[in-house]
Amino acid sequence: MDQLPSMRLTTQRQIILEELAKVTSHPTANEVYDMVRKRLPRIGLGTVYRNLELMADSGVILKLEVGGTQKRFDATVYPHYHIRCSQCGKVDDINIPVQPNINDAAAVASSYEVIGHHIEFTGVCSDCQLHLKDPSLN
Amino acid sequence: MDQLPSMRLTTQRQIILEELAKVTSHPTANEVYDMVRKRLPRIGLGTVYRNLELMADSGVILKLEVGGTQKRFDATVYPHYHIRCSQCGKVDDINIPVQPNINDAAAVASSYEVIGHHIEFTGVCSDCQLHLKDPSLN
DNA sequence: TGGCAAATGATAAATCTTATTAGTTGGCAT
DNA sequence: ATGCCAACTAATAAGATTTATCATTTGCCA
Repeated sequence: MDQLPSMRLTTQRQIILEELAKVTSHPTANEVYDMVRKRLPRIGLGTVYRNLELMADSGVILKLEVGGTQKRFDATVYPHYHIRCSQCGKVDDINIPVQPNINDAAAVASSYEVIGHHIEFTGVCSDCQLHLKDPSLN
Repeated sequence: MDQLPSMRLTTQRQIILEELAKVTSHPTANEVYDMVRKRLPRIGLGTVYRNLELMADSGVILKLEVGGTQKRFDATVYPHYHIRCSQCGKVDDINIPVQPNINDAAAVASSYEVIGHHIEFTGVCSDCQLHLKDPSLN
């Protein structure tokens, strides 16, 4: 059997995970960096990227490759879907039942070995709905 | 009524669209650039980016913000889903029926004004399945 | 055909992510 | 407890992707 490389419990890694778990938003690497820097001012951005990537690979967190230019991260590993605001780019969880059977449909419809799926809704968040109705708020 | 800004039919724009329509893959901006350069060697990469963005905004083509680091483009505007190979990053269409009612479910489950959704499957394409079974092919 | 807004090509700059490297540290074996 | 060493970090550079700038060119309407 392959042995997974050991993953040490460094201060940086713990705090990155703690800060990510604190929020229900889906922060980008840079946003996590800002959050963590309040507790570890000398941490490097590369460390944040490296650890988010490592934790995503090991399944401790989720890496969301959603619309927009940046990757986002989520401490909620439980399967769920997301909705992204087309105006401000914010990403929220959306609590509708996971569709387990569409993976099978996809397997039938393609030559791929299907691993999973993700649904990303697009919409306008309540904040941006207000701002669109009353542009003076901007 | 708002008047849409006029969009001229330039040679570059036509050829970008023609080349994109030729393929069923979902090329990145750089891949489109390579395709177009065979016919217009002096075209600039910025022109390709600008036109893909403009055509996506006007609905002539689709901009896919799927997993991976780069945006991809698709001349098929008809609603459909995609599957992405986790090994090589390739994106293919997947022909399963569009789920029209889940937008409503999402609207109920959130405070967003829901515009639409996209399903992205993840899997291993047939080429990469072979390469995983027989690594000497790599 | 002339005028002009829109578009182009060339280039620079911005943004996001990954790689490199010398020094540091967590955790295991003594 | 202490020393060792692979894993890790911070700092920095580099790479990759995308957007902005601007002088020049071009499509299109009058």
